[in-house]
Amino acid sequence: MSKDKTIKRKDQITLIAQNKFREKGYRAVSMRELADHVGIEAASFYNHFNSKESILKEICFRMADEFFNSLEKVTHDEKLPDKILEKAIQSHIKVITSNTDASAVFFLDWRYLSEPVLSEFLELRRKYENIFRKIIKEGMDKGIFEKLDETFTVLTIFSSLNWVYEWYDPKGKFTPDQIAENLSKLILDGMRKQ
Amino acid sequence: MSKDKTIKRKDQITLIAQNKFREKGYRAVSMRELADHVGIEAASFYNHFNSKESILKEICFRMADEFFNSLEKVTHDEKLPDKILEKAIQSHIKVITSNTDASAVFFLDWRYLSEPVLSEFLELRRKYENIFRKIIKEGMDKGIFEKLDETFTVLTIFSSLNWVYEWYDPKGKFTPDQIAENLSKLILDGMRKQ
DNA sequence: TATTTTCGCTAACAACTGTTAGTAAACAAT
DNA sequence: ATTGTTTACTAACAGTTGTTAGCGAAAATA
Repeated sequence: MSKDKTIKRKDQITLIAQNKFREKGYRAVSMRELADHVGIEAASFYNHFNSKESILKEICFRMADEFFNSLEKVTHDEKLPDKILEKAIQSHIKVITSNTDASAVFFLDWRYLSEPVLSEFLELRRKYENIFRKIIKEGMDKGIFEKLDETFTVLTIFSSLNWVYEWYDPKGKFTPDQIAENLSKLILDGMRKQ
Repeated sequence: MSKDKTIKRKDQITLIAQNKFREKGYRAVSMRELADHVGIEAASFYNHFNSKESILKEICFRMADEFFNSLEKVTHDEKLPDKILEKAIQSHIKVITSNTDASAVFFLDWRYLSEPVLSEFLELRRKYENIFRKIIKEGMDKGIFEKLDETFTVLTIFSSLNWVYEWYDPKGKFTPDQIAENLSKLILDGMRKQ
């Protein structure tokens, strides 16, 4: 059994699906349209996926994995809350900018997941956000950040970060690191006690 | 001809459509489902709208109007760029928080508009963003804001502001004005020269 | 080489999609 | 009272949706 080839076709489908879902939105892309782009018939998908939704699930949970894995490597390196936050932002931006299509699906089309997968997804997202919340709380407790509402601050940070997939251009004037640096500056200077 | 009643039914449809589109996404709501909630048959919509898309169009362009009208009243009152920006943010947040359903449709479902309406919509959005861009540029030129990339700054501001519809709760601990105040503080302190 | 598994195809399904035609009741205007 | 208009209905359309069944060729395993 050539596991390689199976994985390759499955990955190819995921890649094309990401691209099409991003372009038109999950609900607006039919299996037949997807099939055309892959170069197979719609029915052949079911040798690789159980359903259309399971493609969406794959994309969303892969991204969740990427976010977690990338963040994990970072949070143990630094000690100071503002430095940790800076690194965490950098990690987050790196994941988004190296998967813009998947990011768009992750941020927009997760809502088309049905239960119980939907709850699973939201739980993951909550956990991830909580890591940031903890960093911020620590910064406030240690007097490095100004005492603002945590939830509010986390929401605002994520909204700035998560919008990057929309406008990031690999050929544009900002590298992912520069974007992270600018966002960190904008956000951290707004939070820091002065 | 009782124009009143016509307008009322049309408004009722728009209101329910906003709510359902927000809940499930435009493409996931069928005319029959919408009809059930209004209490009519799907075919009866066509006495009030030409198409499903024209309901979406109505919602999106109404919101655009609200944003423009609200902003216009503000920008002539103040003179200093940071004060103008503060007022503009307040105006923007006020529009979002008093139309959360419509905002969700405005920010998420506009992409399902088809040409030429889509281009019309994007042009409006561009115009609106440009007003903010001008304010920021003036602030930078006058040395009130730090010299950062304008486009980048505008994108970041809007991403924080436009996410508010997602989490704003009329019964929550923040009033729209408090949200605007906090966002202004976070953003402006990040931008201001120190 | 023989056998099993993988992966593609065609054909078809039942349900659902937005929308139109035709019609009748309710309503407003004359 | 008689128009004309608005608004709802039923029935149906043509097309699309995700998905399954059944089949054959190719590929991997033995």
